[in-house]
Amino acid sequence: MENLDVARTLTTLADLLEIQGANPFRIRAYRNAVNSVNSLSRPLTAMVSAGEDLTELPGVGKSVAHHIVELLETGRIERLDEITTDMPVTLAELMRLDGVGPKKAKKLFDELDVKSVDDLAVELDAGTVQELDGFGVRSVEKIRHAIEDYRKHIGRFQINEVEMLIAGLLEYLAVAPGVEKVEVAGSLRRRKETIGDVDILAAYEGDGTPVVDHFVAFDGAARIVGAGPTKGSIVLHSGLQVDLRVIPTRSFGSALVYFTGSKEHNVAIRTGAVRRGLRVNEWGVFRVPEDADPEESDKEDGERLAGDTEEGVYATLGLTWVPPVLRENRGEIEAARCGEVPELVTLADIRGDLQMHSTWSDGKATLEEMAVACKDLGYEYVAITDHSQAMAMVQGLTPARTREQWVEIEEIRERVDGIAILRSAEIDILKDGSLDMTDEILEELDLVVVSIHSFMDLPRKAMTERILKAMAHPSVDILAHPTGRRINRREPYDLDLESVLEAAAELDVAVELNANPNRLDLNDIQVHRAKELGVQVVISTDAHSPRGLLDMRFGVDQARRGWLEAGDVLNARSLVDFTTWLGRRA
DNA sequence: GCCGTTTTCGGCCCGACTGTTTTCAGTCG
Repeated sequence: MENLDVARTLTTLADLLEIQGANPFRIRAYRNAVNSVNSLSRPLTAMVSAGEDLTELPGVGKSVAHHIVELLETGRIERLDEITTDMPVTLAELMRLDGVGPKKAKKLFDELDVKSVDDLAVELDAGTVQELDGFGVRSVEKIRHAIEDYRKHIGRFQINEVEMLIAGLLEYLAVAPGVEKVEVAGSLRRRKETIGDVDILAAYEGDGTPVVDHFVAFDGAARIVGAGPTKGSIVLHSGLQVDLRVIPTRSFGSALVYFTGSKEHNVAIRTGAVRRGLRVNEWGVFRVPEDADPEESDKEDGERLAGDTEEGVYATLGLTWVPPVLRENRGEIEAARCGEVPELVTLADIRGDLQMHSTWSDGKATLEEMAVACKDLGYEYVAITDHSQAMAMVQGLTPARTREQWVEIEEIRERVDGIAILRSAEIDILKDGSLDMTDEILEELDLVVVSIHSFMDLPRKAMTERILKAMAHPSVDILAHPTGRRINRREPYDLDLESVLEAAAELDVAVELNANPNRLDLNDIQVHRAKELGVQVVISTDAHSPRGLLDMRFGVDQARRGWLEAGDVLNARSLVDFTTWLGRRA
């Protein structure tokens, strides 16, 4: 069982408890534990079998630790079984719908015996829902839309999709009359691999109605969700929701912190503030007056200490500024308190790209075009990694064709100076863990990248052993897209990644963070774990055209989310240092 | 249910918008 499964089960438990009307703080405690599990870089199964005490984890106490152990050992949680005798597990999915929370879910279940989203759709058509207390024509219409969106986009949008979807809107907002500044916040600013909805902030003095009116009049809007003096929400034709917040300049920094999130980061910050007698909200940081009456307090009561810049907000709380990519409450606040926020790797640190394809296999551009494009990006070295012959449909390289390619590489080395072109290939890991190339060729290659493209549904043990065997081959340098997941399309292979990373550390094999936004494989947590284990990470684009080389920034963002510094990234090394690494086994 | 430079008990982040409401509950981020 994966950490993700544990997190999902605990979330379901929290959802059902909430519908049941349990103590809200108890529910929050469960959700905090979920966040803790989601942030974990190591498998819970390994921790439990190693006899580690789960209550050491933040937000996990005796009770939740017990639930987790029970779940890992028996596949169930007794507490959850008890609850599901009264209400079906599928009831929790109702809360995934926009506009439906625990109270409405309970009402729908109690009054109409609605047990699932599908049940709800039936009742909506029957016209029974709007007869209920607290429901009306508008809310029924809203739920109808929510079900449509739920079915259309059960997954989330990829970050590259979202960037494309909102580019026009950002231009449109930039010319809104009186708007001084427009910034993207939310998970997009944190550079998460997938985005649920987009948050945009606009700096504007006074009543924001004109700005919101301008925003909701955007011709890319399929529907207006809401509009008020400080906030507007629209849904684009793609189904992507965009929220705009209008904020005065004096509060822009605090609003940016607040709307960038994550929620967990914000809660942690505010809790820290309360301890200092401060109140943090989107309008600023305020010293709470001694005689404050909580019943009568205004959002901007008290002495204003900060608000116009993010740096100021963090500083009043005794923290250094935290890069948005780290704001997940995974230790960044403690680091900021000690002034130990890592110096994260940047796109400018990248000196080479170590996975791409040319017309020798399934690439769209010639080897020379790719090499020149890399040189134009300012790289010092490049590896063209065409597929090996197991990938027959893309005319993968046979040993003979590999040698032919070396002749061409030699010619291009003559013509193109200023960039080192490596002899390389993306060698298939065959079903039994052997490599799809002769040992002679493997030895002569400058860089050997290995990966899986077949038999992706092997059982966990077989898959793990297959990869471990491949990595143990003395010529192997990099394990590419280690989990094989494709975002919103394909789950990772069933494998024991922890063992793979441990082996990588031992064998001095690097692991790839594939920068293609469809993959981003490894993910942020996994890459962080690689760092912890001392495994070198390579950020590669897997480009099939010069344009694909530009995906590097997505990989760098993911690496930053995983706390990687330049020293953790193999292709941030200078050519000399990188070459030294290549000769590490000599 | 969790947690502790104020605590082993008594707190736990906070404001905006919507819809169905005659004064506010529910939902969201």
